[in-house]
Amino acid sequence: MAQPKTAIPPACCTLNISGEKQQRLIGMLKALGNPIRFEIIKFLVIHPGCITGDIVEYLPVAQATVSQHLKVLKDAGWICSIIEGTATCYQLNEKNIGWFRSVVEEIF
Amino acid sequence: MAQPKTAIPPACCTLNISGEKQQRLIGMLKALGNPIRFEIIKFLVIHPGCITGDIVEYLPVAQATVSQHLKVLKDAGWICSIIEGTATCYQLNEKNIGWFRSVVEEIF
DNA sequence: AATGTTTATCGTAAAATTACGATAGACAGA
DNA sequence: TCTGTCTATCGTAATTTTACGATAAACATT
Repeated sequence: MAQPKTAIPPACCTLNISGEKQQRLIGMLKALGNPIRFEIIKFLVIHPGCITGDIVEYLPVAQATVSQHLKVLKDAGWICSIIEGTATCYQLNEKNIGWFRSVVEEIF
Repeated sequence: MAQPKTAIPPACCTLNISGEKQQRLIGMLKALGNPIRFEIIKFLVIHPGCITGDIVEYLPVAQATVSQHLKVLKDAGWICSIIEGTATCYQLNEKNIGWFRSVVEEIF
């Protein structure tokens, strides 16, 4: 392999990760890498346990779209939900968010 | 707004971010939330200053595709490049990666 | 100068994402 | 029961992403 002609300092991060752990991290990164979904997460920090309709009211997108984004965030592990009658209450998945933070701190 | 019927613990993170800073973070998250691009970043940790061809050789995708992913990573701020003759040497953008790490630690 | 190497870009096709309206199921209240 | 509320899902359209081959530009080497 080609070698650089100038000196390269040691890497600033290890990125020592692979397999399922890497896949899980990539899934969380991808899910959060969307402006609408990022806003949903921010909203849930301030309004834990709020229902779908609250998020729909807050965001400039249709109810079906919000529901779709909530599913993506849930599948990626960012949020979890409990059903209250006809409504669904959402909140941050603190366990997984803690995992995300620790992994980022570990490999970056 | 609807209030939850069960007690909600304080949020595990602040996500206190907005505007350009938020946009920049989302851009980095989105760029890294792709398996091929994640592998490129991992490869650059081990092979700093390597050229496009080295990455093409390592990954199971065509040269044009690698070049496209490199552009995405560069635009997002993950990597930077210097031209050496006909080749292009890539390495991690340590300044921006440091920014990413500090922002994640700050808001999560 | 002629040839070979390297890589970014172009054009394009396939796949995935994003967004919306409509709808159905589940529940609450009259 | 009947009506209204809430939300996930379906079907679909528009957009974006991903991937590839072909090509051109820039530099190396002969």
